[in-house]
Amino acid sequence: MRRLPILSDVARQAEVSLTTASRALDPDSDHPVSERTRARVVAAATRLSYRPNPMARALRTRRVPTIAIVVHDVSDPYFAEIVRGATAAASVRGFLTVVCSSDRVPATELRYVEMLCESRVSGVIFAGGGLEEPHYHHTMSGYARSIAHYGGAIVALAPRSERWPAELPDNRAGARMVTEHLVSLGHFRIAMISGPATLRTSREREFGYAQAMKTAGLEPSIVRADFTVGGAAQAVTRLLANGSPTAVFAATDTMALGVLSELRRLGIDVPTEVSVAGFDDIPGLEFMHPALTTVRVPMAELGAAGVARLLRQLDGDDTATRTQIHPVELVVRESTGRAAAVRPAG
Amino acid sequence: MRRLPILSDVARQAEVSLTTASRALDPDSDHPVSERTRARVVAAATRLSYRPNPMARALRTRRVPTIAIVVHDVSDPYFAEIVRGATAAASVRGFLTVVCSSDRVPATELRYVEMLCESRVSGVIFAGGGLEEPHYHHTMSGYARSIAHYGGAIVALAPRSERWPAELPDNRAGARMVTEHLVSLGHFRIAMISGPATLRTSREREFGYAQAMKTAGLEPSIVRADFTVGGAAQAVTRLLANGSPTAVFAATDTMALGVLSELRRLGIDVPTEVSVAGFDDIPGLEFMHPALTTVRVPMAELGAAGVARLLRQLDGDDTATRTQIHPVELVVRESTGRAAAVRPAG
DNA sequence: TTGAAAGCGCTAACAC
DNA sequence: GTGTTAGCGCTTTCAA
Repeated sequence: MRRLPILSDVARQAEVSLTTASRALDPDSDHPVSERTRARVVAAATRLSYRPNPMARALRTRRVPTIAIVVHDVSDPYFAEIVRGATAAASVRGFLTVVCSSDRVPATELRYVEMLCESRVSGVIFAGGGLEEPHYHHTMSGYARSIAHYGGAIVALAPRSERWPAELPDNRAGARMVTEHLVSLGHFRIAMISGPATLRTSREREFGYAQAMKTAGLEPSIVRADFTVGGAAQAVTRLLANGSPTAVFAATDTMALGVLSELRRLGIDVPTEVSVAGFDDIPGLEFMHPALTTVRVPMAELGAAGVARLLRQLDGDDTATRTQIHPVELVVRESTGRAAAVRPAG
Repeated sequence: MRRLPILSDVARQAEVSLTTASRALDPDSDHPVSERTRARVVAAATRLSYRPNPMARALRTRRVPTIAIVVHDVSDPYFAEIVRGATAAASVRGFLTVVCSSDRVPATELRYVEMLCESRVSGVIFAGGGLEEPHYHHTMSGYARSIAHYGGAIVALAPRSERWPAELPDNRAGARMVTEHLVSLGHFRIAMISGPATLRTSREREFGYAQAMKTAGLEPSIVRADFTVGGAAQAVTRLLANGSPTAVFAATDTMALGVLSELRRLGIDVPTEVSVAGFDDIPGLEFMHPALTTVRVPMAELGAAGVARLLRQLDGDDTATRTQIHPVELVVRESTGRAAAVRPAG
């Protein structure tokens, strides 16, 4: 046969109508089909190695077995892990996953989301946070409405101002935990390198840090960078200008790597002179030197949970709480140690 | 309006036929449409914020504006970079990209490719190499035939036994270059940690290494690992058992990181005692300590080239050579230095 | 339990 | 330059 077999070929071979063939082949059709007929149809389909045409089916059912995941940067291990978890979970359920990496350019992200709208994907997972900026917010809300309008679902894996169903890591608790860990080691000038203030993830982690600092009777001190290794390395200079910290908490492991690199360049030893901690527990940290103390975020599980949530929404049985928080865990390695200096009295 | 606007809504508003509306809105239609008419149609479409339904269009044109990229592991920086380059290039041309990460399990990869076949994506890019194993090869060839059958294109970004159009990094030249670099530093016991023998990328890099060794009158010595950090770290033991190398060339940066980690654990200094070099130049290496000497593979460009190639094939104007080789470049950093020992005479 | 027929929304012959 | 018409391959009323 020159062309690929279509349903009518199967029907003809099985000597049944198109309708019956369709019903016999659809595993979750509730319409009754006699066993004899079904067997004949299945046999014919197998013989012809028939595969339903997904475009035709999608046109009819108004649903494509494809979801999308929007990330800030696929090359960032944090997002790469989430993507890994999400694509694997989706494929198990028969869904393909489109990956959109904005490379941290809001306009690019918006363009991607527009493409996703037009392609009518079943759902969109936003792995990164959104900008807190009128134009962005407005445009994004428009797209979200349009996705909802055609029956698509949306899930967020990072805190956002849009009120979408979300699966989030416990950023505050995690930041509190590392900070308390540092305090317990005798540190008293603990600085934080955070990400852009426009990202809620930054703010949540700052909040947890500030809270723990206050509880310990210490003064918070925050410097901002941009979630990249290089940006964090540069921020170290500003950080040292703000007094000499005994410990540095970076809002992400990627940034912590930049801090480590810069401190080494400056000849400052970690952890004997300064302790450094990160957040996320991206893969490979145990092979670094010094191995980074951090907070483990279940990235792959988060991606998988996002997919599960999306599919539940699509099936209309997502009656659970709107925001699901995933617990995080302190992972102590070599980059944090007892403070060299002693906290002055008072 | 309750439902999304469709082409006939636009046609009615613009007071033209469905056909004319379709033609007026199609930017690359060669059918003539008067400017006045086109303006009216475009105005109507804008007013209704009309978006063509991709499923209907796909059903008709038998083509989805979606491609796929199959990788061994999205979390591996090498593949992550390729994916970044590919998705960006695809989106510029209006294509969405499905990412399939097999997590180095051949069966998973095969399942993905089957899904891709059924979904009739326009093309598939294989970023990783294939297994040299009868069942895998046979099944994959079947899928490839079926993709070709419905008019889809295929491109490989790693050497494979299947004869597909390919965009490849110059693995041999790169391996030769690092090896020569090591030789020029006075090293004479240069060991290589390679990947699985079933992957052609391993073999090509081994070939370049062996060639340069022979030219220098040195004996090649290869130990195998599995392209992961942990695997390479374990391989170091076997490597040291094979005599004490003055330099180690790892077939990928990821593995080089494992070597570095293990040597540090063993208290062997790099580069004063042993030099280490990698391959790929994954991002962030300049922030490591010691910064890794490696061979730069233009990963993102490779991804973009793959997309360009795929699209050219789809347009039927890929008359170029079947395999396009991309040049690589030696990047000398801190992990390689002059050999401590001197080559014995003879 | 089966089948006929009507689309899903679009594009592409083919006429005018 | 424009319109009529016939599908693309499938699902799903509705009727038997």
